[in-house]
Amino acid sequence: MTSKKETTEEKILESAKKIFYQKGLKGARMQEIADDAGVNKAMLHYYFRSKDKLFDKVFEQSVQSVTPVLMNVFLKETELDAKINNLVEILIDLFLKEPYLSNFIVNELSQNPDKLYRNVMDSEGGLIGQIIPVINEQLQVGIEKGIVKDDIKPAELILNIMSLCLLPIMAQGVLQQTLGIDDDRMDRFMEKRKQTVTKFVLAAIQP
Amino acid sequence: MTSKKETTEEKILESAKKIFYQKGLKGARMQEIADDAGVNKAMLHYYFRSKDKLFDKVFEQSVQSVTPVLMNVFLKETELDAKINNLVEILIDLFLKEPYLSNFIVNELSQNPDKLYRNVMDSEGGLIGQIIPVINEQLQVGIEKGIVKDDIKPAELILNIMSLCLLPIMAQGVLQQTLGIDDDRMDRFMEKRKQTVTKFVLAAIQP
DNA sequence: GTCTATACTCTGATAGAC
DNA sequence: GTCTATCAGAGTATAGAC
Repeated sequence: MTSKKETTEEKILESAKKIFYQKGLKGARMQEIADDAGVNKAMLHYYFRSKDKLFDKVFEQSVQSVTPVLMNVFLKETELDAKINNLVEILIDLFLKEPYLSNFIVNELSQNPDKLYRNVMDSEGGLIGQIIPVINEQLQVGIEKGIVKDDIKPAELILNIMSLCLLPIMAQGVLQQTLGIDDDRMDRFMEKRKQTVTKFVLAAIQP
Repeated sequence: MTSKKETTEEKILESAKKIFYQKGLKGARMQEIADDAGVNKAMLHYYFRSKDKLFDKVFEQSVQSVTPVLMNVFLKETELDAKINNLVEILIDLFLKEPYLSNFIVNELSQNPDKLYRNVMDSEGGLIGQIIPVINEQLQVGIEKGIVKDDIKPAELILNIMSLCLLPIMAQGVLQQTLGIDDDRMDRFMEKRKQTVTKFVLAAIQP
């Protein structure tokens, strides 16, 4: 019901997202995006003016689609271990559903640091600024209860969790080749990984 | 003594490496590489025929510079905890010294899986093929001694260590912006991270 | 081996009819 | 809003003199 009612603008944006994710700003071709969207190349310029502007739009949308979901996990009132499990599952699901998104964010942001500022930091005091205190408090409680090591830093914990979840997705291609497994087994591997990563992290922070 | 005796070919290769690392295959410009090397643009084609061939050469060298160092760590006869510490230090040093190398490997390999095969897997039975059994054996010994959990899989352990070491380097730009720290503090952060990651991993695999 | 000049291709962008 | 045709610029590649 929804698929046919898409406007041209939406179709372009969707295809642009797809192509930019795969090939980056420089690698993507306007013609390819147009073909994928089934519209004329001139339409891209009609709606978005230039390649750069189209790219910016895609980028902005990507960041905005991820931020609230993550924010939600962090700010939800759950115990630390449930929260970690939750975060791991969301991260893997979120970025696995949109392959290249993590690559895209990491790569394009490295080259245009200013874009990060506009999109991530600006949202009411910053994503990180809001999250760190919350995690900090939970860790503190955990330490007092004696279920968390006393030298665990919240920023590092989050960084470690993100690393464990995202790098395997970013390097999925390499990984599959290296281990010699197909898409199906990869999916199952990632599904299982939600548990192994959670266990790994929980074991690591236990005193 | 070494810097002036460089041949033109070497200078080009060095500059190409630098520019390709930063901008990728599509983003890099032959003119920029030539300028950086201080030679004429035509020289690039004289020595390497085409942009693609030059890129291939850079890529091949990169992989070959990393492989033996890692192999060495894995195959050296040390205890498991020392080996993990060793691996973490080498990974961080190696990839921190050459920013963009990890990005470069992960990105370009995702798009050209065939290149991986030629460069990484081919080296006498494959990097991974040789490493897994060695780690497996060490884990087995650790399990029997009761100092390692019995559900730790070697491939996952390596993947986790690599994730913890590489993602922060790949996302260094984003990370610095997000945490609001300068290059100096970042260096110290990474230096400290060698210990925290080692501790994190060792704690995670402990029963 | 190195340089200059140039050919050729690709692609982002626009003008203008409908 | 959409399409065709076309331009302008950038960038890779090569020919040919030295």
